[in-house]
Amino acid sequence: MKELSRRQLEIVGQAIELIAEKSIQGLTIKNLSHKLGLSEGAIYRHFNSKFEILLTILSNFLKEADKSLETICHSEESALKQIESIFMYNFKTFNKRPAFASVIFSESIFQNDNRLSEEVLKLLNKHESTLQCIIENGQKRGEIRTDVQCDKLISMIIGSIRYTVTKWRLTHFEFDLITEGRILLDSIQRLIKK
Amino acid sequence: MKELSRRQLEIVGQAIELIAEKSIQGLTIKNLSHKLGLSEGAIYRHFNSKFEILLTILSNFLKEADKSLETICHSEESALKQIESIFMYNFKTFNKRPAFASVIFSESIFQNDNRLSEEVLKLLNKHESTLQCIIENGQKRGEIRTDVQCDKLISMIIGSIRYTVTKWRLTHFEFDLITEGRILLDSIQRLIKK
DNA sequence: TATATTTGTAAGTAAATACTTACTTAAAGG
DNA sequence: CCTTTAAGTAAGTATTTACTTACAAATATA
Repeated sequence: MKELSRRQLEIVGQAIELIAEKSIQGLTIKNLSHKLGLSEGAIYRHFNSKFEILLTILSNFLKEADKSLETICHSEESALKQIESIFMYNFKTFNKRPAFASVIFSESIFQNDNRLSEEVLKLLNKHESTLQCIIENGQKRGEIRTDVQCDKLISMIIGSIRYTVTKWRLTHFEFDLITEGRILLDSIQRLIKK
Repeated sequence: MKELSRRQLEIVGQAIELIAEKSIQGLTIKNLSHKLGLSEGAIYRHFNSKFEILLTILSNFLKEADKSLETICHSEESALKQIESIFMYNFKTFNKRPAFASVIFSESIFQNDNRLSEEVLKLLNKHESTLQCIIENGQKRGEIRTDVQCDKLISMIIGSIRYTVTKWRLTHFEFDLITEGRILLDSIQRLIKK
């Protein structure tokens, strides 16, 4: 994963904006070149394929998420506080850059290119392993109830976050994601604490 | 919504199988005609467009789900039993016909044709209203805890079901959906009961 | 200043896609 | 038996797509 040139950053940035506007289907080389004010060929001076552009977007997002989750995991907060951080990290990120939601939630599009869906799977696995660590410690410390399997708590947490974001997208962002996210968090905390 | 002819049923059936094999991206008129042993033109004797085929699949699925949810909702079971029925209905349906999961979970593909994503939204709304009715009654009868907003319980339930199915798909069906679904159900019941 | 490298363009290509057209065959009905 | 209709085919069309090629201008480097 090399450093990106200025032009490459510009291309990736406009690609993200395009996805935000027209969804992943709208990301075509033609649309992208218009947005950049360049010819289609020019894009190929900076990326070998459209696939590379998408992979760059995904793996940058993944790297960023990795860092945030790592920080949360190694903080000395209580389990419930750590879970709060994960909730807020997700809702804030998607609220600020809805395009990422469009990419992350489009696994089905990558069915043919499963290198891309593997990246999405990596992201999910990172969330799972982080939550597992947090929850198991929380259970040991008596902060989280132990009468429910850890991995099912994880499915509930990730599932409810994803569903909230999905509905937000399907309803064309008509509710405030952060507000609803906070209420959801509060509910989950209430359910899982000991 | 007229009755479908024998040929139309065959086309829809093979379309579903195609999606199951190659995901929604694999549903092309060419692929479909090969699968049917017909020419591409022949398909257009029975459907005006590819869109109509997809809409038929979706609205049939929706009609079926509507009926099942209606039955569950009007049964005289306890709230927890009714929720169990919803869980099992979903997991059994997707387990038997993974293609439906492929269609239902591909909202992003329909961004241009939002008549299709509206059908998916209808399905979600039907689930939500059914669950709302069940949970509110359960709360009144003292079966379900009342210290958490009803709609957040709903997000958790639908979210965790969807996430479980998504992971099942992303991991190429490597775990048993019904088994994991039962454990998830048990966990949810434990969390939400009074 | 001369040369090499980077970055650009205009105009393609090839493949895929949904859909159409002109014509043929099979079946049904009076 | 003859006509009408339903159901099929082969060979298109038009458009979109990712990507390429041959060449030009700008920029850096010697």
